[in-house]
Amino acid sequence: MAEPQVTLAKVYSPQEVERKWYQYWESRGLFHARVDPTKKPYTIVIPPPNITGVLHMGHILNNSLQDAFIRYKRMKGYEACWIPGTDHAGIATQNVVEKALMKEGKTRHDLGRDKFIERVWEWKKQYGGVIIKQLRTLGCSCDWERERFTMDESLSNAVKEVFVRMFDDGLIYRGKYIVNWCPKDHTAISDDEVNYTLQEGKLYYIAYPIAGSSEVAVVATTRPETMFGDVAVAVNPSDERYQHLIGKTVTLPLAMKPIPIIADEYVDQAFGTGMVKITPAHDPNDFWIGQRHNLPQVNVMDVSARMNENVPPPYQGLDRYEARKGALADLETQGLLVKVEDHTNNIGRCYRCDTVIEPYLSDQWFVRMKPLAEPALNVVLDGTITFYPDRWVKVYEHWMRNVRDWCISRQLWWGHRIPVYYAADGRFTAARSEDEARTKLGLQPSDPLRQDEDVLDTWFSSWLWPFSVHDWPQHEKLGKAADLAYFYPTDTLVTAPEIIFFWVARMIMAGLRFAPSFTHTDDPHKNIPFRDVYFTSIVRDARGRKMSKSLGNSPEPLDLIAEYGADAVRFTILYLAPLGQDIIYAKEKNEIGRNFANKIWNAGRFLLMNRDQIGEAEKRGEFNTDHLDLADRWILSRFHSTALDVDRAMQTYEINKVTKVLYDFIWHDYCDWYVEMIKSRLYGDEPLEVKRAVVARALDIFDASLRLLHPIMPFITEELWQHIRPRQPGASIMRAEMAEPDPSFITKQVEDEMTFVQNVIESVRTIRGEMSISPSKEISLIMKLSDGRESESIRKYNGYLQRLAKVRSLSFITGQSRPKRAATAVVQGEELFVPLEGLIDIEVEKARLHKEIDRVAGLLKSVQAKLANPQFVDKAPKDVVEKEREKLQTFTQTLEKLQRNYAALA
RNA sequence: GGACGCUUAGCUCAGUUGGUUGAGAGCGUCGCCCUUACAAGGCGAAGGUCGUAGGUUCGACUCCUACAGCGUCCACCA
Repeated sequence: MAEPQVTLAKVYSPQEVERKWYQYWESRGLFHARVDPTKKPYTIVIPPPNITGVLHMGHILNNSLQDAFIRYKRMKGYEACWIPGTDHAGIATQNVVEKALMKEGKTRHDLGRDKFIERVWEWKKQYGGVIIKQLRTLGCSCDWERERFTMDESLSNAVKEVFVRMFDDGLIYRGKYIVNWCPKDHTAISDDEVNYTLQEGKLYYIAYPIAGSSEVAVVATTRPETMFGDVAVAVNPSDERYQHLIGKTVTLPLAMKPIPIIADEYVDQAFGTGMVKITPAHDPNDFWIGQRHNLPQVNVMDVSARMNENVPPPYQGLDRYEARKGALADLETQGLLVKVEDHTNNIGRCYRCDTVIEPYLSDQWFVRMKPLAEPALNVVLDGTITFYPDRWVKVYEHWMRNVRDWCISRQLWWGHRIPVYYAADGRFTAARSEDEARTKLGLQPSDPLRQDEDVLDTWFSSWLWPFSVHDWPQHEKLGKAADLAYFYPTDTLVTAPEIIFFWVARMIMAGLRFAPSFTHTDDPHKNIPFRDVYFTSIVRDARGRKMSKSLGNSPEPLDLIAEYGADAVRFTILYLAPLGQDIIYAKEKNEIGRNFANKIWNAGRFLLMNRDQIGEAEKRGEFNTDHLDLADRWILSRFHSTALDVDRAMQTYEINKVTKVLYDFIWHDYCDWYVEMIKSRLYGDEPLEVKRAVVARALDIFDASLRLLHPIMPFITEELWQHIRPRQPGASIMRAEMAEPDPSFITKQVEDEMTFVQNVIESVRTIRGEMSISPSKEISLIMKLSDGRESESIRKYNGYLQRLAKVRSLSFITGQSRPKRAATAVVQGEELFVPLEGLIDIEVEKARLHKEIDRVAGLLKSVQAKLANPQFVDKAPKDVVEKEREKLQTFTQTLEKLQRNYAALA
C-alpha cells in the first residue's frame, strides 16, 4: 500500500493535539464569518464576561454549549458567526483598580477623574479579559476579528445615541431614588456591596395620638430616629381592628406634624401592632409605599447621617444614634413609649468600612419601563422568542407585569458618563456632544456648560450588545451595514437564568425599540435580538451548593483542561447538563469524557491498523452498500438512526441527549459489537476485495461519526479525521459537511435479527460467567430450534459466535433428545445447550435455571392476570392486547422448555 | 411569606403524548480475563415496593391533590 504507516500512541494525550489544531484553525481564519447571501446566517453573541472575571465552571458550561451550537450549524451549511467580547463591569473594575491604588496609599480622588480612568484602561490592557483569552483553550470557535468591548468607541456611541433618543422621547427622567448610602465614605453603594449581618437590637412601640380622638396609633419600629421623616402610618386594608382609622389623621410626636393613616397590602397584620410608620426617605419599602400613595419624601439627615434642618431644633446636628437616644428619652417623658422588645434585625454594612448603611434619597436617572415592557412581553408570550426551558416564560411574565423603573445612574467614574449637560441656570438636556447640547439649550460657545458627573449602569451598554457589536448607529459609516443586516437578529442566546431581568429582558426591549432604525420595519420577527434563549443549568458541588469563587468550591477549569483535555471537559459538562436542571459537578466526573476520548482514539488506532494492513476499497461514503452482511446493515441502521436523534435533539437544545446518543452509539454499537463482528470477516478467509469493502465501510461510519461528534469534541475528532484519510491541504473537519441521516437505512427487521444474535451471544457469555469459565477456553454450542427456524439461519452467524462467544463448534439436534450435563438457556424460543463435561457444577446450574424459571413464571402470571381481566381486554387498545397475547405465548413456551431442561439436569 | 423546580440502584443521572412483573446507563461493588484498538479496557453478576399518602384509569415511574425533604429566584419583614 502506498499509504504511510501511521502509528498512534496507545493512550490519547490531548495537550499537544489541542494546541496544534487551535492554532491551525485560527491561523487559517476558519472561525471568521462573512456575509454570504447563498447561505443562511446563524449568529450567537457571547454574554460578555466581566473584564475582571476569571474562568469558572459556569463559563465552561455556557461556552461549551455555544461552541457546540455554532460548530454544528457551521457544518450544517450555515454561515455561523459567534461574536465574542467583554463587559467593562463598572463597579467591579473600579474596585479592583481602587484596591491597587490603596496599596500605593492613594485614593481615586488623589488622582482625579481623568487620571484615574487612564489607570483603569492601563489595568484593562494588562490584566483584563482573561476569560476571553482562556476560551481558546476550551476550543471555542469565536470570530475573533469581531471581538468587542462595551467601552469601545463605537459601543459608547451606541450608548449615547440611545440615551439621547430616550431622553428626547421622555423615556428617561431624573428623580429621587433610595440608595444604600455610606455616611462615612459619602457614596452610594450597590446592593451586592452591602454585607448583611444579624444583630441583636430593640423593637420600640411608640404611640401616635389620633387627632380628635382619645385613641392612639401604636407603631413598632427599630429606628425611632427616622420618625421625623414619617409621612404616614399604614395598616393592612383587610385588618379589621383598624378599619375605622383609615383616613384619619395622627399627630407625629416630637415634630407635632399631622400625618394620615393609609392602607397598603404591604403591611403584615401579624407583625408588631399591625401599624407601620412610613418613612419614604429612609426605608426602601416605605419608599415604594410612598410612591404608590404619592406621599412626600422628608429627608431628615445630611450626607454624614446627622440630623438636618427638617427635624426640630434640639435634634439638629445629632448623629443618628444620638438622635435615637434623645428621641426615646423624650418619648418616654411624654409617656408615648409604650414598650420595648428584644428584636434581631438584619443590618447592612458597607463592605469597605463596615459603617452601617443608611437608606438615603438621592438624585438619580431613570428609564420609564412600562412602555418598553409591554411589547417585550408580547414577543415572548406569542412565541416570536422561545425560551428553553419554557417555564422561564412565567417568571419573565411576572416580572414584566410588575416592572419598576430602571435606575441607570451610578456614582462611579468608570463607565459611560451620562450625556446630560447643564447650563449655568440649571437647565439641562441630553446630547451626543457639547456642541449639540449648546444648540439644544440655546447657549453660546463661550457659555459655561457642565456634564453630569455620574456614569451609567453597566447593563445600559450590554442591553444594546446584539446590535452595538456591529457598530450601530455608525454601521453605515464604518462599512458594517451589510453585516448588521445579515447577522441581526441573532439566533440563540445562551445565558444564566439569574440575569433574565438584568440582561435578557432589557435586550428584548432595546431590540424592539431601536432595531427598527436599521431594519426599517415594525415586524417583531426582524427586530427581536434573538429567536431562542437557552437558560443554562446551575453548576453545583457535591453538597448541592452553587459553585462560586467566594465559596472556593469550584475546580480550576484550566487545571481540569490540563489534566483531562478540553474535549473531555466539554463532553463531560454537556453530558451532565440536562436542559433546565442543575448539575452536580465534581472533578472526577471528567473521567467520563477522558475515557470516552480514549475509546474513540483506540477505535481509530484499530481502523488505521487494518487500513494499513488490508487496504480499503475505492468506493466510499456512509451510504455504501457493497458486500453487506448483518453487522453492516445493522451498523448502517444504527448510524442513521443516531444521526436522526442528534438532529432532533439539537433542534430542541437537548444537548445532553446528543452526547448520550453519540456515546452509546460509538462505544456500545460501534466498538463493542460492530468492530468485534467485522474482525471475524477481516481475519477470516473472505476475498481481499470484500475485506477492503469492509474496511472502507468501517472507516466511512467512523468518519461520519467523527463529524457528528465534532461540535462536542472538536480536537480529537479533527486529529483522527485528518489521520484516517488523506485530506486537502488546509482542510478541516470543522468546515466538513455534517453527516445527513437517511431514514431508509433504518430497518427494524435488521435490528430484530441482530437482537436475536446478540441474545444468543449474551446467553452463552452469561453461562460462561456463571460457570467461571476462562474467556480463553472455547466451548461447544448445541441448539435445538423451534419448527419455523432453519439451522442455516443460525449457522451463517457462526463467525460471530466464534469470535464473540468463543464457540468452537456449533451443532443442532432435533427430537426429544437433549445433551446431558449441559448448561441451558432459551432465547426467543430457541434452546441453547452448552455441554460442560467436567466443568459444570450441577448445583450452580440448577440454581441459575431456577432463578430464571421464577422470573419467567412471574412474567407469565402477570400477563395471564391481565388477559383474564375482561375490562382490560375490552378497553385497552387492540395492539396492546395483541402484544400481551404474544407475550403469553412466548412466556409459556419458554417456561416449558426451561422446566424440561431443569428436569433433565437431575 | 410568594413563584418555580427536583425527589428512580450505594453515588450521579436517563426514562420520549399513561401500557404495567421484560425500569436503563456511568461510577462504585463482586467474579473471570493483560484475547494482536483500548486495563482510561473486555465479559458477566449483584443491587430499585421509581420520596410519602390518597385520587383518576382496565392499567400510573409517567396525570391530579395533599404532605415531607432539598434547591433556585423574588420579597425579606417595620
